[in-house]
Amino acid sequence: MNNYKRYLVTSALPYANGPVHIGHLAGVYVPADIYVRYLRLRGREVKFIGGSDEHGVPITIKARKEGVTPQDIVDKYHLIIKDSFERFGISFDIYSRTSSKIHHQTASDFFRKLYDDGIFIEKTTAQYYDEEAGQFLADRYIVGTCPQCGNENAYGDQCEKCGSTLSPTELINPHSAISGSKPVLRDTTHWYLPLDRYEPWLRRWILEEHREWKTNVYGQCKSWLDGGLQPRAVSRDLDWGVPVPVEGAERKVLYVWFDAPIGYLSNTIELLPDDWERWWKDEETKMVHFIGKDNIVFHCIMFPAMLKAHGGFILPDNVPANEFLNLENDKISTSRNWAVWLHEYLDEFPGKEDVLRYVLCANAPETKDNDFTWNDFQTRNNSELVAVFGNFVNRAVILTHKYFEGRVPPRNTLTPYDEATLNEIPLIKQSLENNIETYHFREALKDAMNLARLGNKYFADTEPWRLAATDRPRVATILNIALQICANCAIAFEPFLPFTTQKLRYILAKTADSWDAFGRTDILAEAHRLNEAQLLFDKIEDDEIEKQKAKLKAAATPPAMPAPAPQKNACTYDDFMKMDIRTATVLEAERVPKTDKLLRLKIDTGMDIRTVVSGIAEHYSPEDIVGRQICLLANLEPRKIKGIESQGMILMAQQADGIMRIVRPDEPLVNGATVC
RNA sequence: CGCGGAGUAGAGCAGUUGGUAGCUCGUCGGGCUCAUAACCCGGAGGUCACAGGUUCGAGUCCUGUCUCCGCUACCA
Repeated sequence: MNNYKRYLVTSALPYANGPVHIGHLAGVYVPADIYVRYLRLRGREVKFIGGSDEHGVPITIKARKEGVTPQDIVDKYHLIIKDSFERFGISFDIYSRTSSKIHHQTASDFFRKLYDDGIFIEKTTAQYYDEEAGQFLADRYIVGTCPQCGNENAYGDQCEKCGSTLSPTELINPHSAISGSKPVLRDTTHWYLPLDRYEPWLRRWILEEHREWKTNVYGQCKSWLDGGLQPRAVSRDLDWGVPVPVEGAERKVLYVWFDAPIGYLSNTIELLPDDWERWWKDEETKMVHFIGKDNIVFHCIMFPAMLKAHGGFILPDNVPANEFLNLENDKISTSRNWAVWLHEYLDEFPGKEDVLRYVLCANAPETKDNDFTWNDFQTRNNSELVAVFGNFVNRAVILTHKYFEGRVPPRNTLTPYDEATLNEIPLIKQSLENNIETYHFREALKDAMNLARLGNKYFADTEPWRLAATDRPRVATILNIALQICANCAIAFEPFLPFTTQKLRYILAKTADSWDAFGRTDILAEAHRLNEAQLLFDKIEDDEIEKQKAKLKAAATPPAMPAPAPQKNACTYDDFMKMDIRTATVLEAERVPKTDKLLRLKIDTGMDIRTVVSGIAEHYSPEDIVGRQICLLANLEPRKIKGIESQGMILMAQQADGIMRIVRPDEPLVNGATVC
């Protein structure tokens, strides 16, 4: 198929500030593991590299919140993650961590090489510094008032209300999201990777030489390249991470996105201290990065540019990024605890590793976001694994024990139908291979299932149980063929369901076959003795599923209420007295067409009846609000909103999470009473 | 706002270069009884998000619109 001699497969380094959940698995680890298990079975030389990503700002914040050190946080989660991967059968050749000595050394050397070669641009800029917390603030951790729309909760990089892109210095009244204090500007120096310099090369490499990449990956890269690349800072002011190996760069570390992908390299070095270069420098090595859609740009643009700048390294041949998996129709969220955690699943469903592997592969978000539901999990287990695969094997083995004392019966004359059935096997193999090599794991798994379906159909059509009394030789032939299909299943399913195929091999009383045996119809020798039948899968009952659903709901925490907006700058009594605030009553209300948030209200102010357009449709429906008394800022300059003149503004109270309620007098008053 | 991805039977998904819309599950009917009420066959069910356009012919190509997701805290 190609000239590659060996495969270096990496999977995204999970961020060590929480355990691994089904979204990570479906997006990255299950497909990567299927791929490497397949390659190993085919006898290819392959290394599967994983590890925890343990640096970055969020870990320091979590540590601060919990009153522990960042090291405590990453130690805790690294162990949980590593252990759960192992129990789940993710077959890493190494699972290390970016806080390791080797990684610090490797990342440091990598940076230093680029530094010494004069690749970086050095820039000094003024950035906000939180004196209370004693650290510089990432854009995202600065909150203030948006200069465009007046939203008081805009972030330093963007206002989520009006969508405008900001820089922290544009914010009015900025404050730190960490300590709440007012940050000060300080000069700081950073190193930038001039991505723009690699743009022509990246264009050719991706857009021309890798047209086969998945559409989501290719499209995203194209859009970045068409938009023009900018130099990107590769260092941060922080004291958690790999120190910048330059004199005078105290309290500066490598940016996590510079640091993390080098983890693939350091972990390879840790695994193969004397032999790693073959895997990273030889053109005959095929490197594949399994990731989720959120880090396409880092793996397709930034890391390749880093490798190119460094020189001497191979580049990824493919980056099969998956989309996201939702859970019960809602996006998976660590902070809201809306997730199925791997370590908990393993505890609660012992012996069912493969069921989860199956479901996550069969429903993997390969082309678009997909949904995991517990009902679907149950159905796939009961109607596919149990009913199709497990049942077929069970039928074949039980019949063999019943009619032939558990020995593989001889194969006699084949009918055309027998031949046709046997001829299907190599076709299935071919399709499965094509699908795996092109990263279509969902289809590949379907191919494997078709093998079991083929077996069930063969039984239904040949009905050996009817011939038992009359035609023993024919029954022998049928069962021989059925058992050969079972033996083929043991190979075909190996990359997907390794625990199950091990069990199946035990039942068939045989050792593992290589991929080459797949397709053969004489894997089990005549008179070979089988072990007792044993179910490959058990049904999952409704109450177990209900338990999980209830657990999810109970564990989900509502999003934490953000801190109230900080106090605004002082104003004078006169400022306040300029405002004419009155009680008034809503007479009519209707939605403004083609808007989401606007209501058009007719209001009795006691002085007149006027029209006000108010952005409260997400909180109040027209029926809710008609007849209610409200407070109105009456002397606000009239303004046209969506072509309607709005004469005043209704007073609302808004929580930090966005919920709004009407402000009104404790007891109803006449319309037109003044608020003072 | 911008850019990328996605929208196809009740559910979950395929549809390669335009050429009779498919698969799994569910559902309905039939068959079988070796098997974990499992298996096999058949039927019903789709305006391919919406509106235009190109073409002999459009799920597929073009234009516009809508919705969801990502790029953008947590995060694959």
